Amino acid sequence: MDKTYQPGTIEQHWYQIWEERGYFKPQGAGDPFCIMIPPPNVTGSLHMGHGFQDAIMDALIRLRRMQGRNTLWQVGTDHAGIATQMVVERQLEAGGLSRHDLGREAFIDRVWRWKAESGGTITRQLRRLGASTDWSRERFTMDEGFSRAVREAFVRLHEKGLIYRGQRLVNWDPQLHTAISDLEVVSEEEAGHLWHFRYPLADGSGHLTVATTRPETMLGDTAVAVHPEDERYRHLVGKSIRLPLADRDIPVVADDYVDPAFGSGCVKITPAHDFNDHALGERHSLPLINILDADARLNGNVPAVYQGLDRFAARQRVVADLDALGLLEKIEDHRLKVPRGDRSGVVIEPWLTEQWYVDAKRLAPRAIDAVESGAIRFVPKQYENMYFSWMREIQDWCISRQLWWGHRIPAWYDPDGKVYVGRSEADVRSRHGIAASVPLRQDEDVLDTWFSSGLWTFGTLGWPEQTAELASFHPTDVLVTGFDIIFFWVARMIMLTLEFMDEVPFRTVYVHGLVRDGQGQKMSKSKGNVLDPIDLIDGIGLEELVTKRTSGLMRPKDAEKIARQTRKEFPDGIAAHGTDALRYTYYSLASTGRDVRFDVGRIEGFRNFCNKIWNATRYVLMNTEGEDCAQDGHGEYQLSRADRWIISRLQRAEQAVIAALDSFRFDLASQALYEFVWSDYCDWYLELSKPVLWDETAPPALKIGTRRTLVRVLETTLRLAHPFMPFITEEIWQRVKTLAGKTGATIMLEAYPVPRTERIDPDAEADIAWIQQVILGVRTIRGEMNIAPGRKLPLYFRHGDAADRARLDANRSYLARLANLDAMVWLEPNAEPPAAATVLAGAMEIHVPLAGLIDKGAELARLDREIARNTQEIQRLNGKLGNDNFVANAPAEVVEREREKAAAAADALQRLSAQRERIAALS
RNA sequence: GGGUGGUUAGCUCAGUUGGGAGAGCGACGGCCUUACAAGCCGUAGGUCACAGGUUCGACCCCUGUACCACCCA
Repeated sequence: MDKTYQPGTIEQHWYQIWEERGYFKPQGAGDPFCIMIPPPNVTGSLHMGHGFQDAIMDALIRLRRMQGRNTLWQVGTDHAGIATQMVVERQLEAGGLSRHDLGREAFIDRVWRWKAESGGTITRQLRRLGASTDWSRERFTMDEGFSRAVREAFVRLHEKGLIYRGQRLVNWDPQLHTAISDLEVVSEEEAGHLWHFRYPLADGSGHLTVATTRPETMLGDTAVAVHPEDERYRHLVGKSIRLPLADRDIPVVADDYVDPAFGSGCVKITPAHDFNDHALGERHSLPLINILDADARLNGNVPAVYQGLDRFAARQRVVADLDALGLLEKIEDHRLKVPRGDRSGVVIEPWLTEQWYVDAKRLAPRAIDAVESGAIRFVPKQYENMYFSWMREIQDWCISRQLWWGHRIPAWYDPDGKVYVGRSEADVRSRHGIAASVPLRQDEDVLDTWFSSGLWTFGTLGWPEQTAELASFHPTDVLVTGFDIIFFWVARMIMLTLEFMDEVPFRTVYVHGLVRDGQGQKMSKSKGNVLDPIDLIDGIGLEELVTKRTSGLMRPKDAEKIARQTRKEFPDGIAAHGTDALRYTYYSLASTGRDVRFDVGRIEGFRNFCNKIWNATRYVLMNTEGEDCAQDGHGEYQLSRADRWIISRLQRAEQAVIAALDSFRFDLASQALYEFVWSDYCDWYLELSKPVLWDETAPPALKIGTRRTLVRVLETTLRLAHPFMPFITEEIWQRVKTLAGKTGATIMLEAYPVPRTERIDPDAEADIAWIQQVILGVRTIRGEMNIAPGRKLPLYFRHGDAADRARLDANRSYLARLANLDAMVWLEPNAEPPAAATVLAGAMEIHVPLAGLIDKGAELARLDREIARNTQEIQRLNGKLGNDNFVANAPAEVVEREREKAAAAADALQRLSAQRERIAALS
């Protein structure tokens, strides 16, 4: 074996073997366990969030597979309507073309070509992460089978009246020319203005002042509203305003939507261009005047001079014109929430259009109940509140999009504009008896991508057919997702799945945090702080990284800053760390928080961890290959104290890891494993094995026992670690399996360790704890007295009890080796030890003779520190024990424990003080 | 404005029924000890955001405040 672990050489090798041999497929036996991958954008690439999420799913899947479950990790990709269409349109733009130049069919062909070209990226990357998804079942939301499910779902919902078509105000993206759902609008505070205009009363008796953030919409005003109890304006209610510029009369209405304290207390009402105004307009039966076209330019419903103006140009023009009329009272700076499309970034317009809607209000109650009843649980639980709060105020879901790329809405119109919904044009004709001679035109729109992904858990398993897969694997077990798509996806899956399957889509939703950079910033291309998981795995040079981060920016001027930032953060680029180290880093960060800060420093630590395992294996192999390790199952061996100890510790580690995994605490699981491997196995057990293996006089049975333990504990540890670090564990397992008496083909399909409580050995644990205490005491003295590690020391023990003496005699070889001692002398209780540096192990004193080794001043300083520590401890404990209330109220065992501690500290203090006097008295 | 989460060592974070504050990284000191310098050994470092309250006892429970983040309106 190489001296250092080289992940690059083994990872792809093993993945290919696993995939070729079909290990990722359901194994047929056992309780089904299924996870559906949240389908990534087919033309996208893997980002840190995917990496994190996929690592978690893979750990769960590998765990359950090893535990004997019939496991399916369903993989697939999403067609990502808007995102994909935008990418292809941008490509066309580069050639000076628009999608309209190509026409719908040619454009869609073009998108399919792009998908064929780039669609493999993300699945290749998933493989690099070690994801054990069943590739033979890979699905795409636009493939024929899934599309059929989408049409079927639409038709059935429509038949039940759960889908309807209606004219409503929608969020219109004037750049993308499509409606988008509430969730695709992001509102952030931006600097703006509040314009105060005078609106003259129609009877000439004066004016009132309205305040608005959107002057251009005044051309569509159909009322002015005041609060019904506002004394200032009560007398005006019912009167008319002569709307300037438009020269229309509009009423003054009273509505308690108006906040009298905001602005002037008078609000202009534009029902066709504002959601609140629209609702108010309905209450007061106000007319709607739509003044914008699809590009958000003013249309024919405004005076000719404004027609064709862009909304922002119109704003300036309206303000100027009102000012010229003397109607502009003032302009104030004002911060306001501006709605922008999450894809296009342009300001969204509330706009009146015909759209298709899902009646979410009728679907929501069952979906709420599923979580309330516990049929679905969220982990961590607090996310249920987020879910409930949204579901309880759910709005109807606009599912039509004015795009070309997506599932075309299965609705057809006859020449009279009458709409028919069906599975196909032929289906519509036959069901409604429409003659072939009557032309039918299919709806131009496509469905919201989330509509199709809402069918993901059962659509991928063959629905609407009643397939065997559907019967076995649905409902699925766990959904792993980020909290940012609970509304987009999780809630909708629950609603749609309950509707079509009459069962929940999954039993547990594990919600993880959002991956951010080391500074807590969201990773984004424009900030230039994105990390590509593959670069962390393979490494990347600085120049290549800079180029990657600065190319294709929305704002090219950011390039310089990003380059500078990158050079500063990664002066040497990024080293290769391997998949296992990256994955382990993810697990270590997967606690319950909402943010996951990815500190690049941590991945290095876990690469070192891989290396540690690698080298521990080298040691084990050196000592076991070609030797009798009882690999044939014979029983002619004897376990040492250390052997029993590490076996005992292993059981506890297994318990801790499994308990953590069962509660989705990957951070705790990874930490428990890390500590066991590094501290218990490597730091202590491997060292404890040396005195036995290197002692030519040791009984053969004892050596066999140690070799057996070395290799079997390692082998078990590899299985315990496999879900976290699949590659290195497989590589090593293949090398040690025979020595451990295993014959399986792959660690992937071996049994996950099961803790055996009967192997927990408190006696061995107490013994080794004692040894550790002695050794640590000697090391402390060495460290603080600057005694060279190579220098052998004699050791004197005093004041120990019979158990101490027995342990000393039983463990001399361990102590001699690990503390590098040349003599161990047991002193009778009243014997005088030589002048020495002293540490305590319980009541027992451990003395390292001073002779020529120890600096008196340093030892006095050290003793003083220990004395101070004990004095403080005694004070604290005596304070507690002197409190009658404590003694009276605290449980007896707690009081007793405190008494024992106080006595021990007092004893230690007395010994340390005596020792200090003796040292001080030395010349 | 309503809600949720957070505030623990220089940094990133654990701390599960209230009873001696932990890890990793970093820092400092010593070591090429025949698995590993991607390592080994040791040391230092914290009024657990702040103020009250409950309790014999609070990082933990309650109330309030400050700051940060996110969600909703």
